Parts: sequence; structure tokens; C-alpha cells
Amino acid sequence: MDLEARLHSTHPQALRLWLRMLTCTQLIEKQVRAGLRDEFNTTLPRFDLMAQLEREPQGMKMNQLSRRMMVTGGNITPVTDQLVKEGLVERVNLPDDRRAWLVRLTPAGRQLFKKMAKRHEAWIVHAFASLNSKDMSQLHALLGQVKQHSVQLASLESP
Amino acid sequence: MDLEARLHSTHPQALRLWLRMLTCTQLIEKQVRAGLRDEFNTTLPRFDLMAQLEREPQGMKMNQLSRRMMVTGGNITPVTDQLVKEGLVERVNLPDDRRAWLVRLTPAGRQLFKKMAKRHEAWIVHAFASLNSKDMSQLHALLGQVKQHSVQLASLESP
DNA sequence: GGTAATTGGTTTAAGCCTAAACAATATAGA
DNA sequence: TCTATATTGTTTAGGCTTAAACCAATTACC
Repeated sequence: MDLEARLHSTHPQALRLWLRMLTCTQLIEKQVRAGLRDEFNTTLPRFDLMAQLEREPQGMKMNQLSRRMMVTGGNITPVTDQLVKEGLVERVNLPDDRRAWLVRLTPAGRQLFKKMAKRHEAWIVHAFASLNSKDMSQLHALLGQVKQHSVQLASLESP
Repeated sequence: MDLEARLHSTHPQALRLWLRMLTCTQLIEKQVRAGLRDEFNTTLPRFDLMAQLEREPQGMKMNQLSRRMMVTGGNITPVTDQLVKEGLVERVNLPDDRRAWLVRLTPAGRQLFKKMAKRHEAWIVHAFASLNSKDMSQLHALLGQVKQHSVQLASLESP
């Protein structure tokens, strides 16, 4: 009873593969969102933003954040606003560029993120628990090919 | 410069795999959305709804639609409204249940969907063009395991 | 037959997302 | 220098999404 149900038997392999991949991603993503909501009263975009910042202790510009998170710039502003309001993130003035901010985790943000990341990791490990290590690296490699191809296409379109 | 960039080397295999899968899905989905917008001035949810209806010529109840599309019920109403306004879909009264509608494609909707489906299929085939047939069935099988596991988890949580 | 629980669809509030337009600042080149 | 162009972040309008509350109709069961 999911997306794959609509397939004609004549549809090509790629279409079946795509719908299955989409279903998997949606199922896992729903679980992660539900966990973040139920256990931490937060959302996936907020978690993702914090995850990016955790990797860059000196902070990141809004711009960098939107590229890393693969979302448009107009998205980062309200999510950052919310995290600032919660005291998890701060905006620092950049002396050499008065247009830009440097966004970084506060100590409270860093501390909370550690807890969230641990739970997040557990959910993901659980989601892929039916695969052994060899399966996972095979899947990783195959998706690597798909990703590389898609990235090339995307960069051709917007040079 | 994407989601995977934030990984520590110590993060487990499952997390790396998940982020790569997410990146792939997002890249392909963005291309599909852009295509639907640029070539047909429509959106992915509208296309998905029409795709479900195309499989069921006699029509579907709103309820069925939301389950198949894996979205909540409140979602189907405005998307259906829009498609009705465009004359692509119609709501038919159900004689034996006055609460429910039967939603089905109009002839115009069916005709347009055929064109869109053809293009959609081409985009997806293109997205997976870097994989040969054997790769694709391997990927399909691995994702099948992941899906089955996730579906079981989901059904345990909401019985 | 009559109440209770369920089901079908809609509405609401809140949040995320995009594309496009915008203002402020920075940079490059004549 | 001075102007054109690019970059940075924000805002806007429109649409999707969810959870929760809601109403109407149906079904189950006493």
C-alpha cells in the first residue's frame, strides 16, 4: 500500500527502483522527524542546521549553510531565527564583510546537539539493521555512482 | 559540498549510507520537480495524485489516496481541489456512503497525464543511467530489505 | 432501536520550501 | 575614481506538509 503500488508491469526497471528508493527514504525520514519531535521538540531542518555547525566550530555564513544543506537561501533565515530564539545558535558580526553573519552553536546548543546526535545515530543504525556490513558498503557504492552522475547533471545545468 | 560533508570519520557506516541515500533522493527529486514545473507548470504532489488515479480508472476515495501517497489526509483535499479547478480530476458522489467522494481523472486529465508520465519516465531513466541492469536489480534488492524492515517497524508503532 | 465507537473528509495553526524580487555591501575593471 | 556586476541575506507569495480538532455519516453492538 505505498508508492510502488501504482506500477504497471511494463514500466522499466529504473522507475521501479526510483519509487522503492523514494519509499525507503520517506519511511526513514518520517521516523527521524517523529523522534526529533517527540524526544526533543524540534524539527529535522533545525537538527540539520545544527549538525552543519557542529562540524565548523568557528561558524558558517548563511550562504555556506544553504549550499551544504541543499536548500535555497531564503530558508536558512527563519530556521536560524528560531534556533537563535531558543538560545542554541548565535549570529556574530563579521568585521570584513558587513553583509554577512557568522552563525555558530552556543555552548548550550553544542551540548544539546550531542544528545540529539546520539539518538539520531541510533535511529539510523536501527533503520539499516537488516543489512550486514557488506550489504551496506555495496549499497553505499551503488548510490555513490548515482550521486556522482546526478551531481554532474546538476552542475551542467547551472554553471 | 553536500550533506555528507559533515561526517566525522568515526561515524558508523549506517549514518554515511543514510546521508548518501538522502542526497541522491534529493538530487533526483529536485530534477523531477523542476521538470514538472518548467514543462507542465505543475507540482510533484499533483503528478503523484494523478499517477495513483491513472491506475484505478473507476476512481479512488480520498482516504485511499492519502494512504497510497503516504501523506496525511489533510493534504489530499487542497491538492485535489487544485486539480479539479484545472479540470484534470473530478469528484463523484458515492451513493452508498454520503461521507465519501470518488475521485477520478477526467478525459483531459488522463490525456495530460500520459504526456507527463512519458517525460517523467525519461528523467528517471536518465537519473539512473550510470547503472547497468545488474546494478539496478542489486540496488533494488538491497532497498527491498531496507523497506521491508522499515515497514515492519512502522506497523509495530501504529497498530 | 438507540447509543458508542469508528470512519471519511475538511479545516486550522505552525512550519518548511521554492523562486523571485529586493536592499545593502563588496569587487572588478575602465 | 566610478560605474557595472556580483554577492549576501531578507522578504514575499504561493504551495506542501503535519498534527490536531472538528463535523457528518456509518457501523457495531447491546
